[in-house]
Amino acid sequence: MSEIPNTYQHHEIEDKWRQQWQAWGIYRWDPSLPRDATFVVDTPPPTVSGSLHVGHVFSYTHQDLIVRYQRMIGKNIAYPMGWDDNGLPTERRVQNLLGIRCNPTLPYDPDWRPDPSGGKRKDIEEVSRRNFIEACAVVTAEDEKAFEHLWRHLGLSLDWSEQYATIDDHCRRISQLSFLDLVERGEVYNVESPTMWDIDFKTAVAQAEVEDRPRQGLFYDLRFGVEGGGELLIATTRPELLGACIAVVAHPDDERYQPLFGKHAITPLYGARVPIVAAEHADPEKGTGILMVCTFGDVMDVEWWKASGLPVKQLIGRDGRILPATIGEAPYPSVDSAAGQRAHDALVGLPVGRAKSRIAELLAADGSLPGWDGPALVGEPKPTDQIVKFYEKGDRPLEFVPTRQWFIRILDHKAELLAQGEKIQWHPAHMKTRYAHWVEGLNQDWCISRQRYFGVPFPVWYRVGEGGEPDFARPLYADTASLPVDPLTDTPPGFDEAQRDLPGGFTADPDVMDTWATSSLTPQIQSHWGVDPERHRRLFPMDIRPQAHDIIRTWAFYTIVKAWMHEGEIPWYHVVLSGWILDPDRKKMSKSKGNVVTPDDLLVEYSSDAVRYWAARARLGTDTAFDPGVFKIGKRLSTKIFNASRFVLMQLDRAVGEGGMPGVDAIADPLDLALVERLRGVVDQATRSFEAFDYAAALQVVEDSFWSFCDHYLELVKLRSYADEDTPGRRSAVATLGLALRTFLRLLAPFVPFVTEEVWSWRFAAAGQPSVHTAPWPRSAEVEAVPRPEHDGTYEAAVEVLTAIRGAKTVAQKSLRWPVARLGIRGPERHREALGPVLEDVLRAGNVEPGGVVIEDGPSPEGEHFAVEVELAAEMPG
RNA sequence: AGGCGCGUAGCUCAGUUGGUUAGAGCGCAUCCCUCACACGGAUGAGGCCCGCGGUUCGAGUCCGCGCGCGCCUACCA
Repeated sequence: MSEIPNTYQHHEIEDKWRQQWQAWGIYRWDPSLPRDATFVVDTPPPTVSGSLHVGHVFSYTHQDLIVRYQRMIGKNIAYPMGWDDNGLPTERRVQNLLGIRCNPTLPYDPDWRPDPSGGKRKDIEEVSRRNFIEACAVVTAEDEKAFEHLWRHLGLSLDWSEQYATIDDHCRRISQLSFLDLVERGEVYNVESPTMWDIDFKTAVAQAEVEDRPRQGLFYDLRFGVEGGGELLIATTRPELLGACIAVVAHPDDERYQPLFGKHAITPLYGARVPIVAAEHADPEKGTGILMVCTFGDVMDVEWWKASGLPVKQLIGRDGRILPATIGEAPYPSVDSAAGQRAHDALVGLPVGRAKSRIAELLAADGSLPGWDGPALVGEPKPTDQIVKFYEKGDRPLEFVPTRQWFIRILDHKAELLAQGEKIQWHPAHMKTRYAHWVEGLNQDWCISRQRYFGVPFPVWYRVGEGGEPDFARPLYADTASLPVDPLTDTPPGFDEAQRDLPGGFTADPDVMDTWATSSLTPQIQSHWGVDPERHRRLFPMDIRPQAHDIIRTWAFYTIVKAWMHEGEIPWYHVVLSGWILDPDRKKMSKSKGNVVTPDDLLVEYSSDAVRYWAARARLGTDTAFDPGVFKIGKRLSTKIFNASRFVLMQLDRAVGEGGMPGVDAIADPLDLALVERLRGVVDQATRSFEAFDYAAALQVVEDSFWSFCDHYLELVKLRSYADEDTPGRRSAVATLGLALRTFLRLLAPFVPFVTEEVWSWRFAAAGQPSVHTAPWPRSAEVEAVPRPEHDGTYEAAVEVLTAIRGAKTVAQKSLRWPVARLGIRGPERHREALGPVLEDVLRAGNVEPGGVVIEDGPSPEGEHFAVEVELAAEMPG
């Protein structure tokens, strides 16, 4: 029996239990138990180089609420922690922080150590990929500590013995294994093709990482010649791509241009002869209705080019600058090579933006064709609202650059992937539609290669021909037993390191996989797929994937792809989607908007329990405005739990001291039976809600009934429990108080784990069962032995009369202790019968003087049980 | 432009399969230090349930059409 503290100090309580939970190890997964006794969470690995903000606290709390319920219903919980330290954000951060850059061709230097002050140096140090990865690990370890501190502070019941990082050996092995498995299944290929390309990061990006941004563009009206006489006016926003024009297209039904189909146009400046072709995608309403197709301005250009069989005129390089070209030679034929070359040379080396204005000057100055009058640019450029594709982390528009990339075949499998989505339960259910729309709208295979350094390398080499050219058609793949490999430092099977990059030898694939190629495997990473089949069987498919709804198209989708391709399975049975935290202006909180709230101050000011309460109030999938008022409510609830528990346990202690603790069989008073009946309903409803992952509905019903318990039941039963003798009435009251508190603490434990654990420890902790968090979830069957109340509405009738008495005293500006001289209660028989058995409790709680009550038959006001008249005593005795 | 979601008290949100008089908390007002709690308690005021039509004995709830907000997707010449 521990001392019951007088006041609620959340800092002390929380520190104590954080340490105790770790010492107990109650959140450990037990690998010996079978799959069906286990609840498996596919924990989101946060991007460790990102910032911590309340959005994290919000969604991770949602997982923890579900997990804590599952633990209490007896499940063996597998709730690991992963870190996403792989990929561009970390690479950038490490470069800036340590002043280093990765040069994958350098050999590994085992003695090299990162210099923490390197970021201040002027000269950038180049290091090998392995050294770079080690440096990243050093930096991310710090970031991970910050997250871990926050998670522990918040009381997340993670199993800290189960951790992974997406760049560690294990994750690289699983990622490469996945790649090789997909090679074997024919689901992966590499091809040189125009790819969405970020010119600053100098890497390919996937469809899912692209976002549209509105932009103010300019329409340039350009005169094109028509072979055999005449001219065309073409509106374009990208005049700098004029040299890459391979055709001119108009809609087949467009009568203005029908006579020209089959003829050729001559481009200004370059003098290229290009076909005039009918194409469905041309919109007669837009611009002049006729447009130039370039290699490559946008997705339509790429698609049209693929179907056309025309040559590529690649004018934009990987750095976004205009490439040199020999005008007059294939693929740049010209009717006036000299003029064309002059024009093009003026652009070479310029970034696209500057090239645009430069060519506009040229076109405005002249640019017309031999024998023509006037400039090719007609009038002033006209502003137009455009929507341009950007890499989500990028600052300049994407270009389409032909490069060799690895792709996973997803376009061929839309139907199967939609079917997989149907097998998974989405919470809330309408989120499934988002998944379906994304799958239906796919128009590219999944590009998984990135021209970066900090990532999982492809376990691939190529034979080098006698002429020094790599044989991309027949890659050399690593042996699965050798994984993880780095082809830049490891040697392919059957070759010798001395043959690297030599004719007749081999060369490494220099690329790394996109982060999503690894994070799409979080279930397999956790289950050790392909490495430990027994463990895999105990963890896969998983129970839940908690995540935010904005990454359905990436994380959820890609994970479903991988699980289906590898094993024909769904990765998890449920996807549980959290909403966003919005700032008071209802904008999404994000670092880039500068409106983030950091959680640390909130946790200190209001307590972890209060912050968790705030998160728990938000229903799944629903965006929630950041409202500090809710933290206050959470803190009030915690304080109330603390104080009400003190009261109840003091009554229990007294009873134990005087006559032994009464068991549930002592519960007999009608008011107590009515309370137990209400508890049954609350337990059943909360359980039903949790089973549907609706923690917010569970919280609502538990919280409401707990407040009613404090405000009404405790007041009604107080004086009976104070009785000096060990009467049946007192025994019933004390037994009910104990039962109710035991029940409420367990119902509230997932939401406010600290204060409930504190109170539980005072009297309810047992030797083999020290924590409320491993105590069994309450069931209505626990109180089967307690009889049902004789009448319905007993509790409500008592509350109504008590409220009327309190109201009268409040209106009279008297203390609630003030005696009532006369209490008139009028109502129909049904209600009087419900009230009768608890009348004594009500009169005691209302301090009604003996004999002062008059009960009579009659109608009650609408919506109420009784008409109540209260006459207060003239004065307060003593 | 299509799809999904949302619109309820000043604010943040509940509102099950349609069913008497639409709920909670915060905030506000008035009052009360009573032996669990002043980090508290009691009581109260406050709603054209976005608008217009429809179905129904009955609509916050179902259907249609609008309006506003958010997100997803598509528009990139």
